[in-house]
Amino acid sequence: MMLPMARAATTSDVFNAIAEPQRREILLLLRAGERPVTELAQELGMTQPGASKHLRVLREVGLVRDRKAGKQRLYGLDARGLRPVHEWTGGFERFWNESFDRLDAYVQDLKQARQEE
Amino acid sequence: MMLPMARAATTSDVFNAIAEPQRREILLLLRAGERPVTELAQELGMTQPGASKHLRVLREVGLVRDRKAGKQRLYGLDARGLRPVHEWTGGFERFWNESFDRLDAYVQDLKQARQEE
DNA sequence: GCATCATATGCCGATATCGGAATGCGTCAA
DNA sequence: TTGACGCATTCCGATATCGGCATATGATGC
Repeated sequence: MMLPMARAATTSDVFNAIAEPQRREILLLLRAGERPVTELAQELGMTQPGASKHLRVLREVGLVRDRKAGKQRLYGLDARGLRPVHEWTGGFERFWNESFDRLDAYVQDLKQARQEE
Repeated sequence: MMLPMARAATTSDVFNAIAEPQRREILLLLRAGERPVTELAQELGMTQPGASKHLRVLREVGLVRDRKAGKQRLYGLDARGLRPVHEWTGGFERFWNESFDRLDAYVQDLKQARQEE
């Protein structure tokens, strides 16, 4: 028997990990340097467990690393995992430049179709 | 009363739309030019309804556009929506270059800490 | 030890997601 | 008109996801 499958686990894929807006916010903040969990939660207006859970996902895909500092745990950025995403989207760069005329023609078609309604 | 919210709808966000591996495959294929649904489904080894559903998501975030061609419906790439993703990840470029020494230092710390156990 | 602060984890409910299968709808050709 | 083709939509079941809340774990200091 074949059981149905759902979406791939977020923890296995960087694309999925950064699909969450709050996780993207965390990564942006961490560009300024390491931060403890509570500080992140406070600055982003989320609860401490919420921040911890997002950080766990980010850690599992390797986008952040953590370091014990006394009573606290400092999270820091490891942006290397973002490079494949950058390169993947970069593979489309010539398409979002090259195709302006084709797109313009398409937009004209839309306008015309709308007037004919 | 406050009802809980789940993940943001995939149709509202390009990041979410490209979180799906099969949707990324579709986009890659469309770089070679417009294709009808059945051809996409066949080349990617998925069912026709499966392809249609993924194409619908991609259309709703604006990454593909469709055009009627007789009995068929041709899907074409509109890569402009990928540009924000490229730029967002690009904002981390200096971190996946610059931080090699910091990462080295971090690895050294780990080794040292391990020896002190 | 005990209290306290910082963080992680577990459980829950609501919803989103994905694949499969069946079916609906539109278009073309005979 | 009827059939065949191409594609979209719908329903379904299993699972993933996210937020909130309570609670466990862990480290520090007294």
